[in-house]
Amino acid sequence: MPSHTEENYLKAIYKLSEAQPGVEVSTNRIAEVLQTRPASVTDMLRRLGEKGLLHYERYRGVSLTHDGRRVALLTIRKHRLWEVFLVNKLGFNWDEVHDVAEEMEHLQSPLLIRRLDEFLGFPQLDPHGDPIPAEDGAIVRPQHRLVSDLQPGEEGTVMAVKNTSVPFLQYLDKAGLSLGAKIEVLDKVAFDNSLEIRINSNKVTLISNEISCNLFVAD
Amino acid sequence: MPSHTEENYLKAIYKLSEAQPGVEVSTNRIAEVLQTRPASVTDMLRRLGEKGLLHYERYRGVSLTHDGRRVALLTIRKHRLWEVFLVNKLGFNWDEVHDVAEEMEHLQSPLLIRRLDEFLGFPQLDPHGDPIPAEDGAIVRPQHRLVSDLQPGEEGTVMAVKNTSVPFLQYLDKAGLSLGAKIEVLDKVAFDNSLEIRINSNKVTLISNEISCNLFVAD
DNA sequence: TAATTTTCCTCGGTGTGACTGGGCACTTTG
DNA sequence: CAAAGTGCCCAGTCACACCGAGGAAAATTA
Repeated sequence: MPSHTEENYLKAIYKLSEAQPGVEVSTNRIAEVLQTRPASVTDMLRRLGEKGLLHYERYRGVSLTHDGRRVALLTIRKHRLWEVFLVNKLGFNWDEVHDVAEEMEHLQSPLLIRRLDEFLGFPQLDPHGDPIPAEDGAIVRPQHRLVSDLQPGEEGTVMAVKNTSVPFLQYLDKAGLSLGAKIEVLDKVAFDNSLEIRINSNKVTLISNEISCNLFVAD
Repeated sequence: MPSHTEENYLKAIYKLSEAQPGVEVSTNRIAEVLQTRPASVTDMLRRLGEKGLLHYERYRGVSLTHDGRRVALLTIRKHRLWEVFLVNKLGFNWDEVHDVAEEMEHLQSPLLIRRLDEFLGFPQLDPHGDPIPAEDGAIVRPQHRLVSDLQPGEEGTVMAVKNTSVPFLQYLDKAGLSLGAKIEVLDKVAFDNSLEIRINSNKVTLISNEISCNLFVAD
């Protein structure tokens, strides 16, 4: 049974390796996302390596073993199911759930998670549009594009967010850019890559590159 | 923010002091119910005393401060609300919930608990018939009697259980003695205090003193 | 009240989990 | 190949929880 911290490390490593497939996950990157020191990371990597949860060879970056990947995906599964619960059942907003789910994802009862999944109607996506891994770790990789990759004339429907920070989500709410919103790219400012978009065939707004790099759409 | 272990100690102390009001809670009793050694208890009592959660004077037993009582009651509140959730929403049996709730009671978000309470319809009792403390720590002391205190000729409705162990609850299920069952005491065996009872005006059974000491009824 | 028993405090110490600064080894890059 | 950057290792810290042993205090009994 992995500790909370171990689950967090494995989750972070999984997410980093997904973010840039092929590129090995570095100690410094892990330290950065987990807000800790490289020395602490080395320490934990050694332990996780000994437990057979990842392949750790010094100076060689790191990759999850089958078991490590399972733990990471199970943790993500728990996190996202609890997020669905918080939003759909308890009436939380999508910008309020992250921290609470961060705590709930460490509950260990498998039966609890199975029953929760059933209670929620076996949801496929969490409130931010991210796919929920199955019990066996299977996860569907969504076919999304970043809004920042759209060219003028293209359009799409908002399907997911890359960033789940409170300010970003609140901005989206205010701008009318929640999941399901339709976006048409009207123009792109070459200087800073900001985009002029029409939302839901209605309001026209300018969004920064910072925003469009964190928003996914599909056709 | 109290640690899991601190919450468990405070809860145990609260329950012990409720079980025998007036009698001071002893180090040995605490060690017993928490399955640990007196030396460990002394250690923790000192720490909890320093934090202002209980009055600790050596050799003098122990009593909770206002703050300590609040933490204990809040922990019990969380435990019981999650038990209701598990039974009413996720379809757990009343004998399956204790361990899971033991883990969930340590979740710290106050907002979560408030929303959960609302979602459950502000329940007053948990699945074992125990009252759920309010957010401010108010708790209604139920007007129950132990079945073991009934005399032949008396009757009552099963309202709560004192023991929540799996074997006990499963026995009750099998015997038809779930909450709400009607009990008439027909006879009492003087030798071992076992009782002959009629359940729901129907089946007649013999129950041991061990059982009747853990079952509450009301008129 | 004295003797005995019980309780439980104190002390010193253990183990685990997680984190860290500093020095040095290794890799990468120019 | 040298410099720069990265990451490892060591030794140590800190917090938390636990525990055995021995003796002090309190309770009980004689």
